[in-house]
Amino acid sequence: MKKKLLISDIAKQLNVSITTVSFILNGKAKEKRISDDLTERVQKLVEEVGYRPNQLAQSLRTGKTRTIGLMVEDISNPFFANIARLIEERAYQEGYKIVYCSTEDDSDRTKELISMFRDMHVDGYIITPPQGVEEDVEKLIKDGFPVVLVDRQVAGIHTHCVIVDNLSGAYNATAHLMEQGYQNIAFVTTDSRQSQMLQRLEGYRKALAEKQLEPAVLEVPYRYDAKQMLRKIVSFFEETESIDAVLFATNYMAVRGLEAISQFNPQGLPANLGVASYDDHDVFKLLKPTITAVAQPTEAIANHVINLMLHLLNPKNKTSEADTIVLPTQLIIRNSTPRKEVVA
Amino acid sequence: MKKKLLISDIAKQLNVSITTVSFILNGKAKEKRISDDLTERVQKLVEEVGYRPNQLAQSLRTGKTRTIGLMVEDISNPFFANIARLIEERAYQEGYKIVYCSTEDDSDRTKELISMFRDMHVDGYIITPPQGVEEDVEKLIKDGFPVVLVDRQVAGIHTHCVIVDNLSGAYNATAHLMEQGYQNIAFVTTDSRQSQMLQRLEGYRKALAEKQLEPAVLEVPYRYDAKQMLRKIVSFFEETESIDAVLFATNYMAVRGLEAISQFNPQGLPANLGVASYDDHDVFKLLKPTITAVAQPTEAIANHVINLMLHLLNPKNKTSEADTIVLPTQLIIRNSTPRKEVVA
DNA sequence: TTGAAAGCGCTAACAT
DNA sequence: ATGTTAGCGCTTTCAA
Repeated sequence: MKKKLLISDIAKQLNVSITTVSFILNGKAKEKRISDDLTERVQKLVEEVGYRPNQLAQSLRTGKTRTIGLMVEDISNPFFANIARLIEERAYQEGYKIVYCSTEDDSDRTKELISMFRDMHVDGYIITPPQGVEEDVEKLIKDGFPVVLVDRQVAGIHTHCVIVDNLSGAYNATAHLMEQGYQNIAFVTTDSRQSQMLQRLEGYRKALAEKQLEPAVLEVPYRYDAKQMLRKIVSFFEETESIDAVLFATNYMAVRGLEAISQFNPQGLPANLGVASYDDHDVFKLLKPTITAVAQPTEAIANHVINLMLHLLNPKNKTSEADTIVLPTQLIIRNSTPRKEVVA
Repeated sequence: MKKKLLISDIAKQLNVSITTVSFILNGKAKEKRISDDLTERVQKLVEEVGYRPNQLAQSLRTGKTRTIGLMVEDISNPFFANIARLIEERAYQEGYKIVYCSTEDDSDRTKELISMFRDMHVDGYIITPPQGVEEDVEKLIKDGFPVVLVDRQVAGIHTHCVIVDNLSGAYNATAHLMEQGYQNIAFVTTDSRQSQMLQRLEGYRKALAEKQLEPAVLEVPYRYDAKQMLRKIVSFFEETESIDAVLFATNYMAVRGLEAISQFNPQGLPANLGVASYDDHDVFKLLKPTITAVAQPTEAIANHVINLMLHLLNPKNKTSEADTIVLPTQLIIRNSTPRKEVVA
C-alpha cells in the first residue's frame, strides 16, 4: 500500500492551494499572514494523515539536502568512531543527516568519495584529509561549500580546522618516560607525512633534545597490513636491543606493537620496558600492565567540528575567517611506564 | 565556480536532443539504435567536460536512489563494523551507496531511523532489528521494499534473514569448557529477549543438561552502562564463588567481565578460572591469557546479506521466498580455557 | 491572504 | 534513429 501522500492531497482536502500548505509547512505562515485557523487545520491534517514532503523533490527544488558528508580515515578506529557518533548525534538534533565513509587515507579513494558526496548534493563536508587531495578540497571551498578539516591540517587547504596539540601531546609523553628514568626511548610511527604524525615526531624529538638523548625512530609504511607491521616492529626491537621504552604514535600501532612485543617476549611486557601510546584505546586499561596513553579530547573535537559546520551552514552567518582550533591532549599515566629500576 | 553542467548543455553542444543523450547515458544506445558514431561522440564529450547527471533529479524521476539503508545495533562494535565495511564495499562495486546508522537496539530510535530512511528514499533495508519494530518492518515489506534481516530473527517479521547458528556456537563453547574439566560454568548475558541471545542461552543450557550440570546465568540489563555492568558482574562473582568457568554471551560483555574479574582479582585471571566469549574480538588475542571465543563468520554474513539484497533489488528477479540463511560459527580455542587442574 | 504557474534536471512514452 | 514533451513533487515569484 504505497499510497504516497502529496502536498496536493492535503491542499485538496482542505480546499486550499498547494502554495498555502507549502508556506505553512515551511514555517512561513506568519510571514505570509495566513490565518491561524487555517494554519492549524493544515497542521492537524498533516499530522493526522502522516504526510511527509518528498525530500527528493524538496532538495531538487531548493538545492539543499540537509545532509553533511563526513569522511574519516577509518571508521572502525575507536577514535574516529567516537567522533563520528558524537557529530552525528548533534547533527540529527539540528535536523541534519550525516553520511559517512572511510578514506583509508587513500587520496584516490578520497577523491572518489568527494565526488560521490558532490553527486549526492551534501550541504557540507567534514574531512580528515589524506595528502594529495588539496586541489579537490580547495575546489570544494571555491565552489562555496562549507568544509571543516579534522585531526590534521594540510598545507594548501585554507579552511576551518579542528586539531589537537600533537606536539605537546607527544612531548609530554616522552618527557614522562624520561622522568621515569628511561633513556633509550624509541618512537614507532608511520611513514605518512601527515601534519599530525609529523608533529608527534617533533614533540618526541624536542623532549629528547632537551636532555641530549638520541632519538630512535621506526617508520612503518602505512600500507603495511597487520602482519607486516608486526614483523617490522619485531625486527626493529631485535635490532635495537638497548631500547628501554617505546612511544607508539597511534593506538593501532600500539596494539600491533604490543602483539609484537609479546611475541618477542611471551611472558608479557618485559618488566623494564616502558610503553606509552599516543591516542588512547579502550583496551589499554584492560591489558596487563595497563598502558599509559595520550588521550585526545574526542568530545571537544566533535563539538567544535559540528558547531563550526552548523555555523557555516547557516546562511545568516557571513563567511567567517578560516580558523584553526587547537585542543589540548591529556596524558593518562597507567602502569606501563613505571619508574625504571636502575640496574646497578 | 559552480557552473553546473546540464544534460541540455551536452545535447546543445552536439546538436542532438536531450533524449538521445539520456538514452546513451543510460546504456540504451543499442536498444534505441543510436549510431555508434553519435554514441561515441556523446560519451567523449561527457567525459571531457565532466558532466554528471543530477542524482536528485534522476531519483525524483525514477523513484530509485541506488542507496541501501543499513541499520546495525552498534557500528562501533567490531562485529558490526566489519560487516558494515564488507557490505559497503560490495555495494559500491555494484553502484550502490550505503548509508548506515546504529539502532542502539532501541525500538523507538529504530522506528525513527526507518522513517528517516524512507524519507531519504533508500531502495532497500538491511536491519539488525531490535524488538518492538515488527510492525514498522512489516509495513516496509508490504510496501514492497526489499528487507534483509541480519544477526537475529524476529517473530512476526517474514522476510529474508542471515543469521548464525547461535545455539551450536554456545553449545560448542560450553562443551569445550566441560571437556576441559570445568564443572560450574556461568553464563553472563543480557536481559534482551532477542533471538540470538536466547539461542545462545539455550545452547549453553543444552550442553550443561547433557552432563547434568547446573546452569548459573547472570542477566545484565542491556541498558546498563559500562560501570553498572561491571559492578553487576563483580557482585555476581562474589556471590557465586563456586564458579570455575564463565562464558560471556557477547564480546563487549566479555570485555567488561574481564575488567570485572581483574578488579576482583588484580593479579589477572585466576589461574583456575576458565573464560570464553561468544563473538570474537581483536583484543582477545592480545590479552594474557588470550581468550577462547566463538567466532562468527563476518565475511560470509556480509556476503550473503549483500548478495540477497542485490538480488532483491534487481527488478528482473521475481520476489523469491523469504529464506533464512544460517551460518556456522567457529570455536577458537585460546589460552583462557586450559584443562582444569584437579585440586585433589 | 491566497492561488496559478514556472521551474529544479532528468527519464521515457509517444511521435516522427 | 532521434526529437517533443509530459511529468516526478516541491518551492516561490508574481499576480490577484
